[in-house]
Parts: sequence; C-alpha cells; structure tokens
Amino acid sequence: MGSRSHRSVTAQDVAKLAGVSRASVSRVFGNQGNVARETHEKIVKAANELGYQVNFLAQGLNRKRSQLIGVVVARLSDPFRSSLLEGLLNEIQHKGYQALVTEVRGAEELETTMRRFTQFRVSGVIVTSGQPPAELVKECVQHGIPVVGINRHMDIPDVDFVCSDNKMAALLVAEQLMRCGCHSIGWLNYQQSTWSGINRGDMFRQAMTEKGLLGDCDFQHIIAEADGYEGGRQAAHRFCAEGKKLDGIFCANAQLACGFLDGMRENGLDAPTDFHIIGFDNTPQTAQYSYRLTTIHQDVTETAKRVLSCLEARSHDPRIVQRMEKIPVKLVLRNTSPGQNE
Amino acid sequence: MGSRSHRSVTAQDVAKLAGVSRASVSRVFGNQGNVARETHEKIVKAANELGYQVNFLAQGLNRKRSQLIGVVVARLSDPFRSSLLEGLLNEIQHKGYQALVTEVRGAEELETTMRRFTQFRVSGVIVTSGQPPAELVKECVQHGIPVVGINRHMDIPDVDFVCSDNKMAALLVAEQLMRCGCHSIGWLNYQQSTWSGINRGDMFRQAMTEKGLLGDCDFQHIIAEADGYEGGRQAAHRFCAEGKKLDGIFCANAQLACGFLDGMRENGLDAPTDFHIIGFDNTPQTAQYSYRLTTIHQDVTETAKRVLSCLEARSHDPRIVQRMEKIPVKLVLRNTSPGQNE
DNA sequence: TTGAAAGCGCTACCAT
DNA sequence: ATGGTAGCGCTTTCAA
Repeated sequence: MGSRSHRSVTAQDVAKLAGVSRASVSRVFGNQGNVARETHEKIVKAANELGYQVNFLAQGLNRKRSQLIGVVVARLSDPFRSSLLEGLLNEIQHKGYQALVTEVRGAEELETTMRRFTQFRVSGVIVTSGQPPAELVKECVQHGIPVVGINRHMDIPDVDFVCSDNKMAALLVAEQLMRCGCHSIGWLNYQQSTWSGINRGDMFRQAMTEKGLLGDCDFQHIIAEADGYEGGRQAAHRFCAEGKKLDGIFCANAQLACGFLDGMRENGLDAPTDFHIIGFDNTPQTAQYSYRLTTIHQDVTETAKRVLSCLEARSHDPRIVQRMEKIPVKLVLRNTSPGQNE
Repeated sequence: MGSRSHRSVTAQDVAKLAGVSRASVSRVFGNQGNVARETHEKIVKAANELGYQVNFLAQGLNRKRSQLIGVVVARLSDPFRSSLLEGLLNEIQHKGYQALVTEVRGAEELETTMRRFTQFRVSGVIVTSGQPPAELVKECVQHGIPVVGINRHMDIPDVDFVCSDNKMAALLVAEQLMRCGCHSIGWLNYQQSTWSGINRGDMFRQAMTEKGLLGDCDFQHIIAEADGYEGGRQAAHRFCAEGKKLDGIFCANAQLACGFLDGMRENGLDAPTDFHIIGFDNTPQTAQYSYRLTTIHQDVTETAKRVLSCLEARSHDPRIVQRMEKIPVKLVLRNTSPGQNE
C-alpha cells in the first residue's frame, strides 16, 4: 500500500503501473467485461498494490446514477418500523446498493428529502412513511428514478406498491374470533391513523360481512385518541369507564394492542379469560411473557425483497405497468387468543 | 418549470438564462458569498424558473467531500439501538448532512462498509457497532475523514469517542440499591457482551467497592448465555433452578432486564416485593405497565449532538487531540426499585 | 465582483 | 480486446 502523500489513488495511477490505458481499468472495476484475462490480472494486481478504490462520486456522475437508494422512514421508535428498516437495509446491501436514510416528519420534509435524493442521483426511492406528492414523483420519473411505497395508499401513477395483505389478515382474524365463539367484536385504531391502519379496519369490517358475522355479532369501533402504547392504554381505560364489553378485539398495530391489553389489566380484566385480543405486526415485544399476544405477522423479509425487485424492474424499464404487490400474512396464535398451533 | 426533454438542468443552463457565468452560479449555490446582490437575485430567479438542483455527485467530486455521513449500525431490532439511530438521523439532517446507513454483522463487513464510505467521500463516519480496525481508521484519517465511536472501547488513536457515563450510572444504581437496603447484589450481563456491557459491569463493581459495599454485601455475577430478552429470561430460570437469591439486580441493558424480570415472574417472584431490579437504556418498553422498570436513562439526543460536534471539529482540523466525551445519565425510578421521584 | 479555464475521476463511444 | 478522447456537472484558482 504505497500511499506516499495525500492525493488519492486514481484509475490513471493504476493504468500507468499496469501498463494499460485507464479505459481498461475502468472496464475492470465497472464490471463491463470485455477484458482479456491477462490484462485483468495485471490491473487487479496493480490496483491492490496501490490500494485503489473506485470513486463512486465520479462514477455516479458519469453513469448519471449512483448506487444509492433513498429510504424515507419515520418514527423508528416503533419496533415494527425499525424491523422493517432492518429488512430493507439487508436487502439493499445484499443487492449491492447503499441506503441513504432520511427520517421525515411533515409533508414538506418529504419534499425536500426526495429532492435531495434526486440530487444524489439515487437508483431508487423507498417510501415507508408519508405520501409522496404526485408532482415530486413525476420529477423522479423524469430522472428515471423508480419509486416504491410500502404499506400505503396506492393512488399514485408510476409508483409501485408493496403492501401486507390486509384482507387476508382480516379473514384470518375473523375466522379465529369466530372459532373462539366471540359474539361482540371490536376494532381498535388510532383516531388519526395512517392509511395502513384505516385499510386494515375496512378490510376487517368487509371480512366480517363476508363471513356473515355482522348479523349476529355486535361490531364496535374503538377509537384511540393517542397513538402507540399509551393510546391503546388510554382507550382501554375509557372503554372500561364507559362500561363497555367485548369478546374479541382486533388492533391496528402491536403498540396499540399491548397498550390496550395493559389498560384492561389495570382494570382487572385480562385475555384470554375476559376477552380475546389480536394485534398486528408481530413485533418481538408481542412474543414476550408479559403479553403473549396473538398477532398478525407481517413478512418483512419478503416485503423488502419485493420492494427491491420492483425497483430493479422499473429501473430496467421505467414504463412498465404499475405493480401492486400483496404480501401474505400469517396469524400467530398465542395466549391472548389461543388456538391449535401453540 | 420548463423541462422539455430528459436532460437535467445544469448550472450552465442557469448561467445562460441569467446572463452570467457558470462560476457565479456555482458561487451562489455553494454558499461562497462574494456575489453581488443583484446578480444573486438574477441567478436564483433563473434557477427557480428552470428547476435547477445542484448535482451533489459533481459537487462532491470537486470538493473531494460529499455531504454524506456514514453510520454503522447493527441489530436495529433492539429498541435502544433504533432510538439511537433516530437521534443520529435527526442531528445529521439538522446539520445539513445525509446519512448513509449500513447494517453490519461481522468484522469483515465493517471493513468493506467503511471502505465504501470512503468511496463516497463521506464527511464523517459514525460507528455504533463493532470495533473499527486501526488500519482502516488510518485510511480514513489519510483521506481526512473523521471517525467517531459511540459507546465503545476508546482504544483507537485519531478516533473520537462519545460514551454514556457508565461510572455515573454505576454510582446512581449502587446508591439506590443501598438506600433500599439491598444486601445481596447481582450484575446480569450477556456472556459475550459488547465492550459497553462489560464496562458497565466493571464500573458497577468499582462503584460498589468505593461505596464500601463489597464488604458487607454479597456480590454475584449472573451470566446470561443468550442475548436480549430471551437471554435474560433463561438466566432467571437458571437462577431460580439453582436456588439462588438476590436483593438487587443491575442489568447491562433493558432487554436483559425485561427478560430477567419476566423469567422471575414465571417462577412466582416479582419486583419490588421479592427483589429490586434496575435496567439500562430506558427504552419505551421499560416504561410500560407490564414492566415499570427502574432504569438508567441514556441521553440519546445529547449523544448525537456531541457526536456531530466531534465530527465537525475534527473535520475542521484533523490533528486535534482525541476527544472522549462522557454523557451524563439519569436514574429513572419506577416500580421495580421505587424511590422518591415517582 | 465576475469570467475564463483547468481540472475532479470516471465512463463510454469510436477507432484500431 | 484495447486505447484515445470527449465529456459528466461542478469548483476553484487566476486575471480582469
């Protein structure tokens, strides 16, 4: 590693040492093939000797595309969100990209964020939070940058979507509650829920109808005034204070579910003795002894795979038809609504 | 926004429309000052008209430095780790950088990761997991890239470190347990713990000694054979199976603590009636009704701030003396070892 | 204060 | 298969 001064080693240096042109060096490190075995070896040897590393900035500038992928996230403190990010990072790196991660709060932030992504000539944008403005997406498309959304409303043209199969989840839950003989059923969601939560609720009501359950069942919508664990907990307290009762409760996410369960416990009620409760997300916490929550499992790994597949497909040909992928979910039976499989 | 074809708008285009040279355009968007008010306005106007955006790749290539900051993470499924990342993202974006996030498993991965960071000419590297090989760090330093480690062993020259004040934590915990009249005290940690966990244990023992507690106290080291929640839970089971007893237990992290507590509960023992238990990290979960865990709070926000301050300082002058910052911690008193403040 | 011009390090086209 | 060369879009002296 004969690095004498400050200047970094360039392809030119390698070319000189190997006695070839810098074009050949570029071919070797740009994976373009078309290099004689012998030349290839000489170049690699020289590169190692000098400690040569491709300058991705220069490469991207030329190719008009970096090996960066922009990821829009929010509220990583939610365990499901961070495990989703984990899955995405995994797949992104696996495919040879690097993740440019930005946390976004408001809609304006999403805008500047996506703009920055384009300024880095990212190879793709993954949106896990917020709704990308159609205009911005258009900008991306013009730059040939594919955009894919995860678990959100699929109403933007030219954007692919990957979403957990909420209908399937709803059916699984409806069947489970029915099997357990529940008659009064509730749906718990945050008042200002994301599209994802709302959709899960819609699908649940729909599933109940299809199963012919809405007739002989009581169906209630429990609205949490705050989000997350505390929201769920407060909802339970209010629920009890109002003297309500329910057999089975399905929750829009794991945080709400854990909170609601704890809230009920504070009121002397517990699952599965007093009611059944089923969550969404299957975060690690739901598996713990204090909760043992029956929950819908979202397949993060599969989601991430599909997302990257969408990205690569559209990157190959930007004008392909919009993809909307549903990822199958599983019902994980645990203590709060027990069944055969455990 | 007169975008006619595919080619993206360049500084050249803006210059032409504004009737100035591209040098001036560069000055405006590179924040170099030295541009007449009038010219400045003309340029901004033209840029808006054309929808001009600086190409960060080209900019970085020239400046030999991108506005990217590399962040090395691992196991984001651990709530503390994801909240730390959240804090870092916040601060990184706040300071006008973009985060290049990479999840790392083994030591080799850290190596290729850091290499990739340098290939993007990042403005800094933040290591939250793994120990950067001295050689690689040297490479970064040669490129003028500052490196800072969070909560890890401070044994690498030219790298700054930011670490929660484990000694302070240990003293707070020792005092609390003493105040509660604990006589047999335990320290729970994962067998193959990170440096952070080991250091916390060392500091705890040291604090106990300094307080003169090791004399009249029984001090045990409980070793968890697995990591995380399950590790803690299993440790509790083994602990009980071996018929051991302890008054007060301090845990290397929140996951272990919650697991241990649940494991004890499965054995019919609970805090604070049968023992006191104090965790580390103050993750959201520890605050929940099912745990109400007394815990050491790490100040993620302050940590992130200091990290970026280190980065910027060393970026300004790479040869400044190594910084090792201790971030003060707080003891959050909750149910598992109650006190005055709650 | 502004403009001209020389690169930054790499890719890709065109010859050979 | 290889080399020459013209950029990619921007920054930064150096002169004016």
